Parts: sequence; C-alpha cells; structure tokens
Amino acid sequence: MTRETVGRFVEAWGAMGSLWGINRSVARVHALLMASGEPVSLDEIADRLRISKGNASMSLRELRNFGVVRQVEVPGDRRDFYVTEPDVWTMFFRILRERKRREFDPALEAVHRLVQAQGASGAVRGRLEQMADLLTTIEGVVSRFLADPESSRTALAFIAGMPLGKGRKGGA
Amino acid sequence: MTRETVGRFVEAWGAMGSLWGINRSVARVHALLMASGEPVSLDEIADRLRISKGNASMSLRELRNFGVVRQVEVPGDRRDFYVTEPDVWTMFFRILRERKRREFDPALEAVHRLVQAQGASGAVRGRLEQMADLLTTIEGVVSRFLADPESSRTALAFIAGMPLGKGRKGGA
DNA sequence: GCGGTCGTTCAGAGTATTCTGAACACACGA
DNA sequence: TCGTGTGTTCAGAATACTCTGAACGACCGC
Repeated sequence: MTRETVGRFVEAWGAMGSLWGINRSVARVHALLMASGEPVSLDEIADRLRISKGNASMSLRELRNFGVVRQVEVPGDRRDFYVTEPDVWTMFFRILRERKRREFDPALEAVHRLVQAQGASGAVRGRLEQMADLLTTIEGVVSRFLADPESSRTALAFIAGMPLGKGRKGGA
Repeated sequence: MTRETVGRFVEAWGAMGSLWGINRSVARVHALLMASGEPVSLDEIADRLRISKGNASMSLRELRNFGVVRQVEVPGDRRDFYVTEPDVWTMFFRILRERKRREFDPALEAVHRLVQAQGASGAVRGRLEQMADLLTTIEGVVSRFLADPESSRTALAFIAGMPLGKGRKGGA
C-alpha cells in the first residue's frame, strides 16, 4: 500500500463519484479514509489531497451526514480524527434510493401515462411500451436490491456468472 | 397523448438524462421525437421545447451520432425532418459501455491493486475486499448485459420478481 | 445573379457547480 | 486575559457546463 497505489485509488474513486453523483472532493476524501487503517486528521486529509481545509471540512461533514464517516478521539491530541464506518455501502444505498426517487421514478411514471394515453399510433405505442418494459425491469431490480441487498447480491452474482445466450442482438 | 402528457414526459426524460450523463436538451429532444409519430422539423422542435434553433441543431447532431435519430425527407418540403430509430436503446448501451470503461473499470482496477498490495492491515483489507466483491459483481452484471441484453433482461426480470429473502440487512 | 429559406457553427453570455481562503468561534493552557 | 491551535462557515473566485443568437454557407426558384 504505497502512497502511489493509494493515490491511484483515490483518483479513480474520485472520478467514479460522478457516475453516481458524488462530488469529486467528497469521493476522494472517502477513498483516502477507506484506504487508511489509522484515523486521519483534517489537516492530513487536506495536505494529502491538496485541497483547502475548508473543502476538507465540508466534505467530511457531508460524509458524516451520509453516515459513512465517523469522528474519533485520539488521546493526547486536540485535533479531530476521522475513520470510515465498517459498512461501506450506506452512502451508496442512500444515493441510489434518492436518485431513483427523484429522477428515475418520474420518468417511468411519465412513460406509463404516455402509453396509456390514447392516441398513440402503432409504432409510437410499440416503442414506448418497449421502453416502459425495460425501465420497469430496471426499477424492479433496483427496488429489490434496495429492499434486500444481501439476497439480491447473490442473485446478481449468479446472473453475472451465467453463460451467455445466443447473443442475437449484441447491443450498440 | 395531449401536449400536456407529452410535455410531462419530455421534462421527466430530460431530468433523467443527468442520471446517465446526458445533456438535458439532448434528452428532451430525444423524448419529443420518441413521442411523435410524425417526423418533426428542426423549427418545430425548437418551438415546442423553447430552445434556440442552434441548440436544437446541436442536440440533433449528437443524437444522430449516437445513432438514435435519423433524418428523413418529406416530399415537397425543403426542411429536414427527424425521427427516432426503432431501437431505442442504442444510445443507452453506448453510454453505459463508455462510462463503465472510463469511470467504473479504473476504480475496480485500483481497488484490486490495493487489496493485493501488501501492508493492508486486517480491517482495511477486509473492507476493501468487501468493496471489490460488490464492484466485481456489478461489473459482471453490466458486462453481461452489454454482451447479451436479450437474455440478461430476462434474467433481470426474474430477479425483480423474486420474493425477498430474510432481509436481515435492510440497507441504508 | 438575387432574394428567401434553411441548417450549422461558435464566440460569448448565462448558469451551475466547486473550491479557496479569510474571518470567525471555540477550547485550552499559560 | 491573552495567545495558540483547531474546525467551520460562507462570500466570492474559479471552473465547468449549457444555451443563445448573429453570422455564415448551401440550396432553391425566379
């Protein structure tokens, strides 16, 4: 676990943040803490990530609000130190749930309305239905995952390992 | 399919765009075309979405590059008209594939390196492994979906419909 | 050629997001 | 009480992203 390796991880994690809508700094702070066995002080975080103390402080607050980071005392040191909570996925779930609710669900709802509305001619209706179907499936999987991550993960791992079908339609 | 219903769909679709990294205007144009049986002219798009012709033109170009929109001729009309391609999901797949490659894969790679690197003490190693596991599962499902959407969808639909497990750990 | 219609381009305006750093508040020991 | 070390806040700088609209080129009929 050289600085180099940790650094690469921090950057990759920061870049991935945007994939699920997390601020880059927040994600980088999170990564640093995940890779650290020892509690880390605010100063050291700011130093190692080359961000201002202000930014580090705000990022930490956000991470604490998400429940993925906790403050700990270090005897004989006046400073605050931070560690990650054992459950890495709390934040992931919250964000997933929130974005689903705010962005995904309304779209699915709107597609359904549109399909049900009369006046859609054959082709339009067809493609809207096709779309509604896939979105509904995704909705189902995500809901299931949010409701019961444990067993869903097992099921997903199974899918990941399944042999491919005929593959007639290879996607884009 | 009143203007009202279509409008709601357009806005919801536009908002969902950010979920997978698409410009709002682009997503709105796409939505409008998806909901239209007739070919639509650039002017009408700009009018109905209240965006400039320039913006509409650029959004259409992007959609054509993604392969989800096509230009069609309307006899007796000098203007260009646009329709969506029958396969709605080309764009979705391309974007999914691209973002996976650019944002997800490097993160997974970095976590693996970190786990393999010696020097990680018990707790750190544990949580990094836990993380690597879930990311690997997700990677597998997405890869599979990209390689063979048809059969993966069936499998996912199955998961979505599965009864929940004990649900000991309810997530966030 | 000329005037009109149409689509494209892109500089720069407009907006949203992120980050910094100075000001501040607090705790503590001298 | 004062000075020092610490964390937080937030106005405004910096940056990233999006959109507009004027300028332009292509095309067409006359």
